[in-house]
Formats: sequence, structure tokens, C-alpha cells
Amino acid sequence: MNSITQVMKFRRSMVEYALKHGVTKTAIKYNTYRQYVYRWLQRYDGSLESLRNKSRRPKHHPKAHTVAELKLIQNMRRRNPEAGLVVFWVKLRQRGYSRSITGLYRTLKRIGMTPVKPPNPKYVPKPYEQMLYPGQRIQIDVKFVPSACLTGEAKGKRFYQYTAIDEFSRWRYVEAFEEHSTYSSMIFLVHLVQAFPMPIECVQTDNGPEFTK
DNA sequence: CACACCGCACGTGGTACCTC
DNA sequence: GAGGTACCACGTGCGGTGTG
Repeated sequence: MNSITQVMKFRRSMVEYALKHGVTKTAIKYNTYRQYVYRWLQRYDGSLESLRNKSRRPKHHPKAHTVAELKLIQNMRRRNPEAGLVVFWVKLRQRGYSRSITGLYRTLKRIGMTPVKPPNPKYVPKPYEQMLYPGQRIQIDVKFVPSACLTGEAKGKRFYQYTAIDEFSRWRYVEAFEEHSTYSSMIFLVHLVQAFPMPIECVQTDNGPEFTK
């Protein structure tokens, strides 16, 4: 961001004062050091911009990627535009590249060669399919019954409530089991088929392990 | 791929010293 | 005393590797 900071305004006020009244007086007035005034006087070209802090980014680094390494990366990337980071790194290593995978990742990012991840497709809710007759589709779900809800003999035990709801008529069938297993699910389904007064065409579950194993 | 950590370069603030 | 300069300490930011 290139906003004008309070520090820049302070420096301008200071150097303008120094141009009129001298460095020593300025340093005293602005509660700073003569060297500080000199430095900014030297930098000042009449614009606020000249009083902005410079970037501290090192102009070179002893361990930076070499020109040869960057060239290798760019050439290989052009030939393997679809390769994932790890695969790409392995290919580079086969050609003598010795940097770490994270070093490669950062370099790719810096030179703008990271694979562009397509954004997740926007979720489009499916329109609800209205049921036309009883038994067309029945929803089943299992819920653990909290111990606080148990009274009398049931106290201290664990229960799982199996619930089935017919989507057309909202007819409901509920049964409790002490275990949450495919066996219980099977028993529940048998009881459900017996209890429901019409043939059941389709059963929909939440893909829980009790139904899928 | 985000984060922690280390090493290095750079800019800035500040001190000390010299000259006139 | 005021002007000018060399140098040092420290913070910041980037580059690297390692880890989970």
C-alpha cells in the first residue's frame, strides 16, 4: 500500500524547518539527532514520496536460487504444466535439483508458476423432489440417546434411536437399540417393513457406517 | 501447504568523533 | 557551538530448510 504515513509528514515538516533554521535547531525542536535530519535532508527532493521508507528486501541473497536452477524450473514447468508439486520436485531432482520441496514451492509461487487450482464448483442445491405416494421414499437416521434422557430401568444403559419417516405421509416408525451396528440396522429394517402398511420402494440413509459396512 | 526457525542483507536510529 | 561524517546496533523482510 502506498499511503502517506504520519512519519512521512513528520519528516517533511522536519526537513522544511531544517532548510530555514539549520540542522542543529531542527534536531532540538524535533527531539531527534542531527544525523537523522541530515539523512532525510539528503533524501528530500521536495516531494513527500522521497521521505518514504525504502524496501528492506535484500537485493541479493547468498543462498538464493541460481539462474541455472530457475531456468531448469521454468523449462521443466513448461513441459510438465499439470504435475503436482511433489511429482514436479522428483522430476527436478532427477535432473540434479537439490533444493527442498518447500524451497521449490516458494520459488514457483514467486515466479508465478504454481498450478492454478480451479475454484470449487459453486454448490447448486437440487430442487426437492416431491413424493407422490406413501412408501415411495423413506428416510432413516440414527441418533444416540443422551443419558440425561433415560429414566427408570433404562438408566445407566446406552441407547440408539433408529427413526424412519415416510416422506409423503410423514408416517414415523421409531425403535431403540443398545448397539449401533449393521446388525441393529438390519433388525430395524425388517421391523420397519412389517410395520409399514404399504410396500416400500426406496430407503434413504445418511450413509452412516451402520448402513454402509 | 502453512508454520517455525535460522541466516543474511538492508534501512534506520543513534553515538562518537572530527573539523571549522 | 554548529556542521559534517563514520560506524554500530537493531528491526524488518526475504531466502533457505525442516516439520507436521
